[in-house]
Amino acid sequence: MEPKTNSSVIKPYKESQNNFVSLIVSKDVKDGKFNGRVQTRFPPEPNGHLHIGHAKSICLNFGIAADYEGVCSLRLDDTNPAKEGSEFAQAIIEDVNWLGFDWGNNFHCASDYFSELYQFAIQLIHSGKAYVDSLSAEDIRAYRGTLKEPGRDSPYRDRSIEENIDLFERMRNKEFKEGSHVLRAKIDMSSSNMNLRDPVMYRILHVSHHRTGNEWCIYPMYDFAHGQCDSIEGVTHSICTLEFENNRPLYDWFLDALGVDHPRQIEFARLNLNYTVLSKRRLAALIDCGHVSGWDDPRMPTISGMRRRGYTPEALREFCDRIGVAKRNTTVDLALLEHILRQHLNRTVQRAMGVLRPIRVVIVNYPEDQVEQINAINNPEDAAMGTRKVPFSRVLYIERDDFLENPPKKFYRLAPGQEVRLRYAYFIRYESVIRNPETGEVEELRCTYDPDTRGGFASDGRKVKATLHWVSAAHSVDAEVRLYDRLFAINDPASVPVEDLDSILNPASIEIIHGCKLEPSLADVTSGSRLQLERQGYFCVDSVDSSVEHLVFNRTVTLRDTWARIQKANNNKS
RNA sequence: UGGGCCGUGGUGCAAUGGUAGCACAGCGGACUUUGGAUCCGUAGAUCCUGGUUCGAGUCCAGGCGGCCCAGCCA
Repeated sequence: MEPKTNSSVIKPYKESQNNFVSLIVSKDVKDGKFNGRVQTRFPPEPNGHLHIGHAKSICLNFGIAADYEGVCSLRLDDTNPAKEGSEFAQAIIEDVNWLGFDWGNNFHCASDYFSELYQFAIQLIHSGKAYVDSLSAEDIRAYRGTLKEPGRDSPYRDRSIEENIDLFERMRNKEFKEGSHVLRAKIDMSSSNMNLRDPVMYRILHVSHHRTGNEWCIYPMYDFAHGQCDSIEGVTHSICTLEFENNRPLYDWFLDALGVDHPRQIEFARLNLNYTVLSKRRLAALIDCGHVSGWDDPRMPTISGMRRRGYTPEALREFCDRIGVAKRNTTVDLALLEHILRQHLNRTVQRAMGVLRPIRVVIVNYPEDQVEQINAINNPEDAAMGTRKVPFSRVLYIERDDFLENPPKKFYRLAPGQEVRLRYAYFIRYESVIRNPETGEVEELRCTYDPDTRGGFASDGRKVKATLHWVSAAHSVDAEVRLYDRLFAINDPASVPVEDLDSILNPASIEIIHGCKLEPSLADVTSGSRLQLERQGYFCVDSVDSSVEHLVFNRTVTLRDTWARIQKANNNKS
């Protein structure tokens, strides 16, 4: 018999990608380019934390390499020591690893090649293709011209090779102040491509580098480093984002002038997500302004933030797979990410019961001292995950939202005259309510249970329309629960200036609830573990703030909530 | 008349000159001890104008629209 198709099955991350990049690589392999070899790399700058946009690039690069039995390396493009640091480098390594990718021995840094790069620069000076310019930064800008007008040659452009070598060596030997000289490529000041108007190759930076210390005071620009690093490592396909399209002719110029092999550069569109910002600058601003607690705040789209929020690497990889790769700038719907996350969590994670906003329920006809161990299923999607016992007694907690004295139409939960099921336990019926005499707030519900419905089935076959989660008061475990929602209130937060980010924040992006009541099996959960709180959503144990004495859970994502949609539709009607 | 790149349902990705398809979101229904999950159904797209062709989303031309480039950032 055919197995039933189940679209919730996440396919193992092995399946070949089918996108324009892969098609190009595939053709190159068939044509015998690069001797049929495929080598890619993921080249972040260690000046910030990786985010889901980087995950797209990581999955693409490692995925392509895997598809063609090639190599993908991790290379840190650390050419600007003023902004970079080893904490970032460390975080990058951890994040790529956590995503599930292995670069083996192929970990590199642009700084590993500083000597080679220096020699390349010398070579270009010797061949008359680079010169030391002593114009100020402002003058260089002025000489560069504009998008529509050509630039002018620097007065230093025709220095002799000897003089250039001398100056460049002295730059290297710490003889000059920052900004006094730069090394430039001698290309074409009237090029319609601004990158070709004698780009700066080296600048003086009296800054120590997190890997090379004080060995250097001149550092290559990214544009002079990236292509050569690829070349040195034997990268065949240099996959990068769209904004580098204009730089490709420059990279080719350097590599050709140097007479070395060069990879094929392929540009793809970076990821945009609605309700999300992904630019390093905006992410840093959120932290600096105190809108979030740090790079790993569970509301951040960083890998570390999503990890802390409870995302799984599998879901992130599947997402990167499903969004595809193309050249047009697009914005992916956050709903797709959440759908894929739920899909994975639904199949793999244990269920438990926990009451977030408790209200006491006393089952008046249940024996005072009786406690029953109720059998509960750990995951209805996977019988292999087994069952557990949950204690039931006379005094319980249920969710405050699950009772309404004057319910609207289609409200199936507990209300006067309505019978509901307590999951896996009994049918109960509302009898009366006890209010705080001063505030009028509902303090306790008095209910009766039907002993003939043990396990949640009525022997007479009668049905109920709702099943509620519950926790035995005497056996419950206290916890703090942090409810997260999207950080921004508007669809396209990247469209507002960084200074105004605070005006578009979602005020409900975090809600902290204390005094939540969880079933006792959750007393000894371990840091980072994930679960579903039935009818509430998926949660994980916070890796930073949770302890045995004080449990802290993060809501990763809600369950799909049909009831909320019905309510919303009703509100829109009225 | 700076240059480069890109335009397919609401969103993202396919269709590689031959029936415009998949997923998410939406809507409707079935089922249900999670208002979850699952299942079934449904609506909705080739930027415009010409050309080539038996046949164009795909090739060509011209428009229109969007993104990127004037860091000693990457």
